[in-house]
Amino acid sequence: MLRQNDPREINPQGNGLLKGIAVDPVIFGFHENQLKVLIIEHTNTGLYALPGGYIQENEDVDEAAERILTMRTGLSDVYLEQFHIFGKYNRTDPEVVKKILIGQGFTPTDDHWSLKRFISVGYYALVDYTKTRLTTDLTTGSCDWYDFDAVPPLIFDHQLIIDKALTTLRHNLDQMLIGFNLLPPIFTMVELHTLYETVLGKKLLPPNFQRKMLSLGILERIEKKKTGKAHKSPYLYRFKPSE
Amino acid sequence: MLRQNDPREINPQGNGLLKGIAVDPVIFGFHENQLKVLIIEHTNTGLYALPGGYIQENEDVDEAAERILTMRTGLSDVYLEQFHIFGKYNRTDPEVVKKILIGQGFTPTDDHWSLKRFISVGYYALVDYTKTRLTTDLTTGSCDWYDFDAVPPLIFDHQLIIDKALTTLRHNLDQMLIGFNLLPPIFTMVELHTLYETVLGKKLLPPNFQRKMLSLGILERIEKKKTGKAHKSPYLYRFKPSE
DNA sequence: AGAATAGTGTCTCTAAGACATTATCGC
DNA sequence: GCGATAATGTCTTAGAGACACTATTCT
Repeated sequence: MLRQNDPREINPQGNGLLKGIAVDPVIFGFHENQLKVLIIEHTNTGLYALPGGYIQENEDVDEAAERILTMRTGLSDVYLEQFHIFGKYNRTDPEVVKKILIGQGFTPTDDHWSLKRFISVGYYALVDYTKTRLTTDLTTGSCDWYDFDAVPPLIFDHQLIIDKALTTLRHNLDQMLIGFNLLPPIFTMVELHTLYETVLGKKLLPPNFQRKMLSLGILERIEKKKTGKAHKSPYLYRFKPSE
Repeated sequence: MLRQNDPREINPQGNGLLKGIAVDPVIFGFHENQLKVLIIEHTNTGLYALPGGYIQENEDVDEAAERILTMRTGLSDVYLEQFHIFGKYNRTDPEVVKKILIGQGFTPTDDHWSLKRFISVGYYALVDYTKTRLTTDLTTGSCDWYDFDAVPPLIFDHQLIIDKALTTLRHNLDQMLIGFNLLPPIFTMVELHTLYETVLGKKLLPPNFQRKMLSLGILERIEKKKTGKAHKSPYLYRFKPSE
């Protein structure tokens, strides 16, 4: 279990961190025909949240998002995109933050920096569910996948952030461009198909879906086939190596 | 000339303002077949920039963007959308900020809040050029429209912000949905047509363009015609009142 | 009438949707 | 061969693009 990477743990005073702004990545996975979201529980609180984090003073915001994503999942070089900032002046609740800090064994004064107004930069990431190595730390009681439609109640506006992320994801999926990032490097057309159906929430006719996907010219068919089942085995596909 | 609305002018200490985060709206207009951008000059510096501003502690980020837009243009209820945040840790330059403050007659200490790292929330607005009443203040030497392809060199990454805003605008225009916001309430199909051609930077065949626009079902033809010229006068259109 | 610009009709071609058909695998 | 699933073929329809044509206004 990794522990040293979360700045809050070793740094409750927030030294070297930007105040008033946080990064909240919505990390999507796909497994057993279900869209999954990564949710953490703050230690000893029963409070669930997005696996967010702060930005270091000498670090780009994008770098902070990558760092947090890598710290939580063990993955790098994944699809990660900033999609919106959430800036309502009263979107956070000092009482809730206080509970979180107390759960971490830290008793904040009323003027503690993390009790003040916070703006959140929303990112969404698409990761290969089978490759993730979820990591908790002292501030995190649990870090787990939840079915998209069965996430527990979340603090602040985190549910809104997830919903907005899904809207953006759907919009981008409609362009048929980025769905592959949620699958292992090698996959079948049916897997890709069910992924799209699940995320978009509607049926797509298999012949048309395949035609569309192949016409994009970014898939490569691998001439090996699956084994085992009592029916025709599907082709395997992967991303075309490069441009 | 309005003066009292820019918090920097009456508040160089930044009391009541969020530190480390600013709003930079890219305000687009359209006039004489040219896409225009609103650019300010910081007083006594020769430094050009987007007409940005700060966020008040008790104000949503979106409200701050609206306030700044209204303050500069006199307009409210215009198309205004957050499109990206710019978070490179070294995107601003303390020396440049110092020049700006000195130009305002204020000599900052080296630890002045506005010399530190700043994150910018990028918005873009589409306004009716003919309706704007541009407003300067004590911190602003000028506030003027520039042809999109002839803006002067800008401070920081403001040119990047403009370019990214135009990319987003083009993408949205391709969906054929939001171009009307750049025109007066009543316009001809040709005006709409040249607007799209100019912004998208490509030719569109008039019959197809008209067919597409009318098929959207959001335009209403007003059965009055223009006067004067020695040729057929065009129909006038406006947005359909509501849904 | 004729110049100039506005607006319409229509042909072609491509792409999407629906559905029928063929192919392959293991029993 | 048979059941099950994968993959392909093709018919229909909708829309984009190109271009020819008609309409209107004023000189």
